[in-house]
Amino acid sequence: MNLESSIQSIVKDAVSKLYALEVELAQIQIQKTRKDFKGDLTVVTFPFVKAAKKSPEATGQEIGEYLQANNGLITGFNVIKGFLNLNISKNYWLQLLNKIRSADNFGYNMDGDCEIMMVEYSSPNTNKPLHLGHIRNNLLGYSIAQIQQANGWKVVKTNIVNDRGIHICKSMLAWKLFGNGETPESSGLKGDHLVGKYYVEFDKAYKAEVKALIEKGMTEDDAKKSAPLIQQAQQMLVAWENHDPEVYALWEMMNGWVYAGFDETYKQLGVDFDKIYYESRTYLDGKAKVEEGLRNGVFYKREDGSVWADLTADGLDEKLLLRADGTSVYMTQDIGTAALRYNEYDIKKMVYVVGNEQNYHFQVLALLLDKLGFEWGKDLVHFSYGMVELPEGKMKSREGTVVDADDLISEMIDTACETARELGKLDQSSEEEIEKIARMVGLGALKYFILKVDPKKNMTFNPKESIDFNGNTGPFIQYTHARIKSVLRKVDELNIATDVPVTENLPLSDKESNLVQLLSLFPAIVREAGQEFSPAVIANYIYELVKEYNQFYHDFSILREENPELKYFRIVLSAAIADAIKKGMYLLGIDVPERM
RNA sequence: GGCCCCGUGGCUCAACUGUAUAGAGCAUCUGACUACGGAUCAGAAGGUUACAGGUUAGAAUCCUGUCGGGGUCACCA
Repeated sequence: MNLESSIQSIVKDAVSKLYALEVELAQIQIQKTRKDFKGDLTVVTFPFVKAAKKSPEATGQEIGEYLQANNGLITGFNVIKGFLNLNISKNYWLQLLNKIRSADNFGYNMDGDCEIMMVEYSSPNTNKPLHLGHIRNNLLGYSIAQIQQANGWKVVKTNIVNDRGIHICKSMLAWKLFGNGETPESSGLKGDHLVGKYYVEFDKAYKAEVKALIEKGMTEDDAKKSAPLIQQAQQMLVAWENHDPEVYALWEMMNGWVYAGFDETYKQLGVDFDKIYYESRTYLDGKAKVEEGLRNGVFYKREDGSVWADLTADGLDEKLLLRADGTSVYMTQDIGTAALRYNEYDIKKMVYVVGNEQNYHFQVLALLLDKLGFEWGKDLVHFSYGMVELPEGKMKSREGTVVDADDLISEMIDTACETARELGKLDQSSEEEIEKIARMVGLGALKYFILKVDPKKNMTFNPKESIDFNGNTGPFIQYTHARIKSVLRKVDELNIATDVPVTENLPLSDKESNLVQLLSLFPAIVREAGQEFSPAVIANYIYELVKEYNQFYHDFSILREENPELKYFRIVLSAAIADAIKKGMYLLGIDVPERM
């Protein structure tokens, strides 16, 4: 039983004996005492004042006296308004630190039954390079996989690549028409950027055609449909579906360039996948599954031959699943991919990391999968995250306001490198080491910046101001870790044994016991982050821990402390905190350096 | 228009399973290295939590309405 629940039950006894009031344990609020008040834990006494028929202060006083008499760990208390602040014995915190140290993998809750959770994230189209929006997706997806793993799930990270469709044909067509055989090798351009370039070329040429047609008197709608380029692209899609050898070869070659480009970006970003699905191979399964649903009467066919799902009974609309010509739509493909995954893995929980503009889509998908008999369909998690906006609004590829992923990553690393040199931090390090650290710090800044924000919310990203390295940032946390490691290296040189428990009856300051208390919350935070699907919960916790530690570090000496046992306690505390920082950042997909 | 989400100091974010003086960081101003790492620490200034009602002992948080912003309502993915 932990301290909080034992206090809860004593409070229950107290109000029962003192005021003949029976309350549920869960209703008794115990919280960490707020910063500006004296104490470790706080009991909220307002719910009891009515029964007590006394002022909140008097009630708090009475309950406080009862608690102190009945729990040896409570060494004192004070009452402010209706808040009963309890002081907990310093020895309790010392013992707790020993427990934390000896805990097996402290912070991670690996006692689950290890069932499979599949996390789908990234899911790019193969017609243009990744941008800032994908970065948020990738970081969230990777981090949530790490977090769920730390909560006892066996996580399978997966990616569904949108490698077919009209958008790919546009790039292909433009390359064929204007490319002059340009390749990544011949131009030195990264594959995905090269293909993206032709996607833009297509758009330009297409718009020019449309404009010309409108000037000849055509309506805009007609012009858009009858422009030669779009018609050619559509023909190309049909040819692709019929496996026309020439088109297929072109498609394979250009997709190959894009994959190589994406792999590079993923590697830079430090994310990976256990299993990659390609839409070009799953869309046919979707059709099969829909036809099965049609036979079972789950879906129905209209006169023109198109297949629909009627969700009006569930408060939604009717949804198209197969076009009249038998070709599939987005939803069909998601059903197909689901079917394939369901056959390949014993999935207990399916998580889709997809932007919140698709909330409706996933609401529908959950219903459809359920109707089709997928056990996890109804409970699928749409990990819906907000958009990344620029100060001037949404990113728009047409207006060239898209922040490219590769550019951003390398800028971050460059900035980290410059900053390190300016500060003269790494004068003794080799070039290779500097590069390695700059990468960690630059990426750490980017990742933390994005992950510290509640994923559900839209966020603003200002590329000009770039990302700070001071304050509530990744580097701030990394710095603290490096600093502790530096102290620990000295400890090592001094040959201080660090494998024995800390002793009791030390004159701990409130700052120190508070740090132990904060540290002890780590496992609960990891659990909460898993339940809430929120890396931000971990990011904010680590920040708080680090901030507290830095204050301690500033105000107290570690190695110069004269009392050897207290000195040892501080070493152990620092090491435990460095460990928690590292583990927490690991869950965010952020590396922490030994020095920086 | 229907449905969904959001509105917190100049800026970026916390707190949103109700509870103390609404917390941080950036930017601004002022301090702290003969110290274990100054990418740090301390302090100042800056908010009637969009607005108006309601529920409550207690509301940024819950309810209703208004205003403002975003998303979605495709035989695009």
